[in-house]
Amino acid sequence: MSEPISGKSLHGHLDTMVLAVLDKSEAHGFEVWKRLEAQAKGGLKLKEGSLYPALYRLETAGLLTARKEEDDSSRRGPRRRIYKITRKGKRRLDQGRQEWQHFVSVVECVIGAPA
Amino acid sequence: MSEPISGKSLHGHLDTMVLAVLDKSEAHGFEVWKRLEAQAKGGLKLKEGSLYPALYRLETAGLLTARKEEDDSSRRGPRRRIYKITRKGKRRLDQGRQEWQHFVSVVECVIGAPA
DNA sequence: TAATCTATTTAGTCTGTCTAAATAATAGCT
DNA sequence: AGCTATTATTTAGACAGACTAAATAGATTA
Repeated sequence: MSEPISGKSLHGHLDTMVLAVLDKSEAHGFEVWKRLEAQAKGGLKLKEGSLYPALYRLETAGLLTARKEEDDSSRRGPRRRIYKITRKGKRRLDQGRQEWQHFVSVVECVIGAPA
Repeated sequence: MSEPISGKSLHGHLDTMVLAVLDKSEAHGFEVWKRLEAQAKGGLKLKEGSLYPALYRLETAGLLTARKEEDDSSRRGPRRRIYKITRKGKRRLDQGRQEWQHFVSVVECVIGAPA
């Protein structure tokens, strides 16, 4: 098996991935992280130091909104921030998916497409 | 049409692309650049400030060797540096191709594979 | 001689991911 | 009460790689 994806190769595609998981339903940061790990079937190793800045970046860009979760005394830890994709975020997701496909086709022109 | 690829999305994949074009035959930097542009069919906009540092990086990593071109007074400009892929570079290219495919499959797990 | 073409080099910036640790708040145990 | 484990977020600082932009080089052509 290959190494999990991380680092430089993710550059610029993480935002689209985050938007994609939040497009299914709203979620707090830690759950976004778990969804990413789960959907990538162990192929992804993402650090908090990458995810939370990405969420912040998307929020300030108006692609996500965030609200504090209402108090739930059946769970531990600090109040979670629930992120929800905006209409602008959905448009950006579409665009990101197109860019992704374009990116893949261009790189494969050069390095040689898989069989 | 999509925008040409540049910037962050290239991160970490440029090295593999450069190795791929040099795997066909040796070439000087400017020709590497032209081959990349040609093979990407206009889908790539690469700057000298990205290519030459990449060549330097690959050379110091032992993936390429470089030699000064012999004098050819039928052309203008300074002596060109001819780059040639090494055995180590070829191995790295294979590895880069595998990493690329893994990367693509992981990202598509998350953002939704194309049809 | 100036302009143009081919080619390379390099100084400095920016962005995004990383490492690493601190902080928050509660549950469950002794 | 105090300790530890769990869940979750935040943040400081390092680092890599692509960027902008311009300087430099040498030969040809006008």
